[in-house]
Amino acid sequence: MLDGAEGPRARYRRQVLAEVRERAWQQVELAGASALSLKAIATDMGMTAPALYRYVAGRDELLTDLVLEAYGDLAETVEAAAGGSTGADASASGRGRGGGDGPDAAGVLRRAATALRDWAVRHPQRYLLLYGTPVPGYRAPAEATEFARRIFAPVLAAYGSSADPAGPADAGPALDRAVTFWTRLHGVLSLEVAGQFTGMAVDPAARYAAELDSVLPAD
Amino acid sequence: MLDGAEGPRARYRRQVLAEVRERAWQQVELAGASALSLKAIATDMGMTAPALYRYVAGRDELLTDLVLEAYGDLAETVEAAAGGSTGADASASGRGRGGGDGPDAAGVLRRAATALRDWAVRHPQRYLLLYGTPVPGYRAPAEATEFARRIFAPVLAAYGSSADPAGPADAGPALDRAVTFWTRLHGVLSLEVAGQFTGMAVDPAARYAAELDSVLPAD
DNA sequence: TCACGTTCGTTACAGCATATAACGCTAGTA
DNA sequence: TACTAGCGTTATATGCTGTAACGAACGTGA
Repeated sequence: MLDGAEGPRARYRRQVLAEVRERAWQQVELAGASALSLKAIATDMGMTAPALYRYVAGRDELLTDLVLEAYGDLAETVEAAAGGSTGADASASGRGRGGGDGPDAAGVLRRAATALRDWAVRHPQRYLLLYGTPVPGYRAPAEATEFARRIFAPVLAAYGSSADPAGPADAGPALDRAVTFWTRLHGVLSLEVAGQFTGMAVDPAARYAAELDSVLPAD
Repeated sequence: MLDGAEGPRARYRRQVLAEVRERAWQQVELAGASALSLKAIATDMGMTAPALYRYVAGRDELLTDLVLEAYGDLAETVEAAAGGSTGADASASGRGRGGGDGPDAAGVLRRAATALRDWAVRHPQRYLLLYGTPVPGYRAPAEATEFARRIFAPVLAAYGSSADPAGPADAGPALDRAVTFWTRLHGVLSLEVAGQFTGMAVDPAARYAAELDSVLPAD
């Protein structure tokens, strides 16, 4: 039991859990998070509903899992596009703090923005699950905020700020510029994936590109 | 029955309906749209659940009513702030089309933006009900899109476009500028009301004001 | 090879929600 | 005053979440 190889029991369990999550995503993408139904997933998989509770603690917990999975996916996507695992070691890198933008700040930002939009357009409900309407009382788990920080970190670094966006006052203009990067892109993207542009003679991709240009630092 | 004065029957009905909607709003603001429960409303009002079906066709229909009510409220708010019922008669006004901005375009936009944010901050879930995560399959009733058009119309007019945002190609740069006005403000506002700035040393009001300035036409 | 025990899926059931049907009361109305 | 439209009730069907208890199966270790 102590050897690294997993037995067939654990293997089977992982496969079932993966299928549960996959079908859960199908439901979310198809009809929104509120339509997520354990019973429907179970039926689709040829099981009865209570069987799923062997794999998932409950409906809300499954939804939280999906949120974390989405965060992780997006974080990896953005970090990969920005080039390497930026963010976690901003102070350890040569850049230091308060200084000018990195060698290729504009490139990093452009790649991150493109990756963000590609991801969001590919999975609209996934993007809305992270940045759309939250449940008022809901407290996101600590991992979620950590993921959110990781996603934002490359942007913050590219604008030459110290790593921590929670820092009280010294962040200053770099944080402001990074937040503006975020809000301008999110403004276009969220309205696009929410379908608010339908029937409006608006080209979302063009608007997104224009907003991106508006926040890129001069080379 | 044909006289204008409404009988006590109709009066009572209106009062009950108003209370239903008021309690529905309380639930939505408190726990989100997905938590809206006819049964809970009925119990709060001292009735049984089936009694509510005398007043509301069903849960989804009540939610649609709330959406329309929110649209109407926001439309009135923005129009009042922009000054008079702009939009409905843009071609009838002296401005015509394709021309320069109105006499006080910047003022109109500034007032509309301020009214928008005040309204959204006052009723976060109401704003998110209109511009947050939509249900994928849901087709908004025609009245909703009409309200959305009315809300957008003063902005479009201030940037000197012809009235119809659905017009295919001739809208051009005026529509682009109006959409940018919308996306930049919405970018800040939606992240703010969704609580994405919490713990982040970001001043939403300041960011909103800065974004507003960035899209105001030069005087 | 075999007995054991963990793991899994089942049925049964409690609770809560939406929604419909049918009944009876009450209060405007003619 | 008799009538009836409108309203709220109980009863019921349906579908979901979640728990409890049972039984089967399969990997594990002797």
